[in-house]
Amino acid sequence: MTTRPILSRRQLAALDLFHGLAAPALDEARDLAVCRALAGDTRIFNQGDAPVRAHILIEGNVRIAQSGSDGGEIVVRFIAAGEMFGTMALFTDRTYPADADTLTDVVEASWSETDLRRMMIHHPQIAINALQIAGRRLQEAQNRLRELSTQPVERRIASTLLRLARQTGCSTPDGLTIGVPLRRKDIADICGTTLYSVSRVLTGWEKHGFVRTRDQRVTIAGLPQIRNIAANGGS
Amino acid sequence: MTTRPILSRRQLAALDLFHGLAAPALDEARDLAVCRALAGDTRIFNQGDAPVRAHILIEGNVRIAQSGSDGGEIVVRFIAAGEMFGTMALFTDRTYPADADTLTDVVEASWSETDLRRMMIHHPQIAINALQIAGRRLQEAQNRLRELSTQPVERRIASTLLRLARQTGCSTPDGLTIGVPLRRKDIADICGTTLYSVSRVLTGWEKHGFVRTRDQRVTIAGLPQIRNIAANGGS
DNA sequence: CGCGCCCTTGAGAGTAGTCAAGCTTTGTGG
DNA sequence: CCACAAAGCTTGACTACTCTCAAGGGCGCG
Repeated sequence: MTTRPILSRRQLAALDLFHGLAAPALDEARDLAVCRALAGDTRIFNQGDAPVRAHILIEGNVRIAQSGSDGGEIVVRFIAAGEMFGTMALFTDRTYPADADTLTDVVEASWSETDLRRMMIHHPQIAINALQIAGRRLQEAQNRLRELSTQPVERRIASTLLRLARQTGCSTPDGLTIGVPLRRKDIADICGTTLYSVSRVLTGWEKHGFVRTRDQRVTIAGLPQIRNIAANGGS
Repeated sequence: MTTRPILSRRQLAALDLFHGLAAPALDEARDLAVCRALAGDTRIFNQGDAPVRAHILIEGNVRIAQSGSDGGEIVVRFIAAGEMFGTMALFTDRTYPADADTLTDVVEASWSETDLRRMMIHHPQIAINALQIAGRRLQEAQNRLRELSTQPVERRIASTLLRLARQTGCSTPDGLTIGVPLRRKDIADICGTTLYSVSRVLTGWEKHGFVRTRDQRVTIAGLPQIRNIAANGGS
């Protein structure tokens, strides 16, 4: 599991974090990267762990979940191939603020704090790219906050599925399939409800033919209907 | 209202965004800044406006609020002196994602997108500082998400007041006073509830002597009790 | 076959939202 | 200086959404 796939310059250039960089910078990133392959259902890091490294997922899916001092737990984000994770903590806490678990077999690359900081100083574009990513996630978090404050459960579930579909979806004969394996509990933890409510809503939709679940894969068959629910609550 | 207070190098050096910069960089920032004084209760920018500028609040208080396509509205954040705002949008949308209103008379400085980007390229530390700020806000947003998903209203209100006290509070004979004028509706919009629920909870606390409200200024008299409610729900 | 995991379904309870009305404070103009 | 209007706050009654708890079904795996 700790084989070392080699990253190519081209692979790095395709990542948002390294977008727009010249060849020497990419080579530097490649040479400093630690690259690992991990099995599914493995813990990558724990909330509270130090030291923090900057991670990028090359292949597979990862779930980032945060559990509070109370029992409460939320899924912060699902990470798809090409996304960075665990990286913002470098600049704040210096301990990971959440747990990261693999959902599938994955390949990930990571950099030490000092290496990343050095690269950012030498190639400020990296820092600016990171800023863009952080900005997008901040907006996403704020949208989730607004949804959570103002919208009923059914609508939030619809919005969540659409967001996941946009992030990881791929078209199939049956419709748009979300690329991440999702248990009811996962969906509940993303959109701030319980697995019971998710189950009720989803079986309702399934009866109408809007969605289908098979083996933890959710397929959106009635995109317009789901969009309508997300936008108007289905009225 | 568009007098031009001059920023000193020392003032700039005290800001998180420019922390750790050498004198020439600070001078560059000073020379490119547009600095304005504005009256209380004024709109600084509207959600959707372009072009986006990077703002820093020098003096006073600002409320950042986002209203969704539905009627829903949340207060994203209260900005205190020294904090940046409206800046992350430079790297994502290029339109402001929220409204900004002054709550008091304020002085703010701002930079154009091109100027800020140029400064970041020349002085990567600025980008790294921005990254740190973004990281903190992202974590804060995630904490709010968790609270909103898992905690009852009373507890969220307690957490919110504590957060605001930490951010803007100052000690007074009566206790810890929050430095931002807060209407019931503002509190409700921060912690995802209604002004009615806030009113009930706050008058309850006021009867027990935990808090006091006077002229939209909230004072926490019983810090331990409020902390207890935030942590255990008051049990 | 039995165990574990995930999902569904039902019944009941409670938190918090909605609506409506009245009160307090602040500021303004006669 | 008073009166009135506007804005903000409190309170009560009612409603309902969604959580909780409990039980049972399907599926895969040892």
